[in-house]
Amino acid sequence: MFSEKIISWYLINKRDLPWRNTRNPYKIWLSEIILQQTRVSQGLPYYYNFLEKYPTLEALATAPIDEVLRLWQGLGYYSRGRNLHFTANQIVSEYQKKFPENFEGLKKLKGVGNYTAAAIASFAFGQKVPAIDGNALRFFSRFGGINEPIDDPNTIKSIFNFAYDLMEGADPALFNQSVMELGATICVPKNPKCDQCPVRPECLAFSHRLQDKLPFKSKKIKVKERKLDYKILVNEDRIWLKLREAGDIWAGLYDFFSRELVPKLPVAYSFQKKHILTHQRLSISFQIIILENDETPDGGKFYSIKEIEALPKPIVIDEAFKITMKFLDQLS
DNA sequence: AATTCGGGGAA
DNA sequence: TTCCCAGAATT
Repeated sequence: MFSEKIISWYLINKRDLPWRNTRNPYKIWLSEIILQQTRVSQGLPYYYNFLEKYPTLEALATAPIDEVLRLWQGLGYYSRGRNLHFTANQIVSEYQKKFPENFEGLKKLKGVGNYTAAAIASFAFGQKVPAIDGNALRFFSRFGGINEPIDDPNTIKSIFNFAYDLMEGADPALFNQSVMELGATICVPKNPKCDQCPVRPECLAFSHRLQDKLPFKSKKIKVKERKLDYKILVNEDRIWLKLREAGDIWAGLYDFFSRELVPKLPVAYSFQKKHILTHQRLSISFQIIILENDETPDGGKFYSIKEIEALPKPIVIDEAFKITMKFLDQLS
């Protein structure tokens, strides 16, 4: 039987990951939010940091949002951090500190969608519901020989139903973990390791030699070219920063000055950076400009190096900040 | 249904 | 370079 095969493979070959050794819904929820669109290796240190700083749901709920976001710094998709904090507070104040114990209830939480609700419901509460993440989608697309684009909601639904049928009689948590682990380590996007796969004999993609054709998407990711032009305004050892507005990349993060300067002032140092993101390719020019007065145009203000290092929120392009620091060091 | 949220690693 | 990662929310 499929579920028995894949679960016995999992029990022998699984990675030892901290959130797999608990049924504490808080710890599982925390790990799932951190891991959304994030590799295990990238999220792991954040998971430890958060758990150390906030061992309980109440500790997280009580913390200032700025502190939470600062702990989130560098992980990206910062709305996850904001939702994390919001939901912790909501569960404390409206849910009597208890997570909903089923898929439908969990889905009502901010930042918890289909996958995350299914993951928590199965891992923490043993509910029979397939957790279809990117790994599972790829695995089932191949295993079932599903010749439909996996970025189509209808395909995702049919894969969900396909997985649900295969779960029959299995431990839901083990089943979901097994599928994701197989997708993450064996049924990988490129050059899948079919020779190590426990269910290769039943895999339709393998028998039809479609391992390298499945899954596929109907749409291609569009990458927008974008140029940004920053003036890094410096006054003695201080740098001008301003919080970015909502509605664009890096909303709510600290940003350098980015308007035309009138009158034009001499450029002390300049450098370029390319920043490759999923949907944008940013070409950024930085010009360090030394100001004699400390006027604070446009709502921002000058921050000392120490203040910047203790900033309550992340700063955009951390590398540019470091280059500026070096420049300031050489000045003095 | 399409777009928008980041950052990093693998091929 | 392109693709993808234990996706979700908004438009």
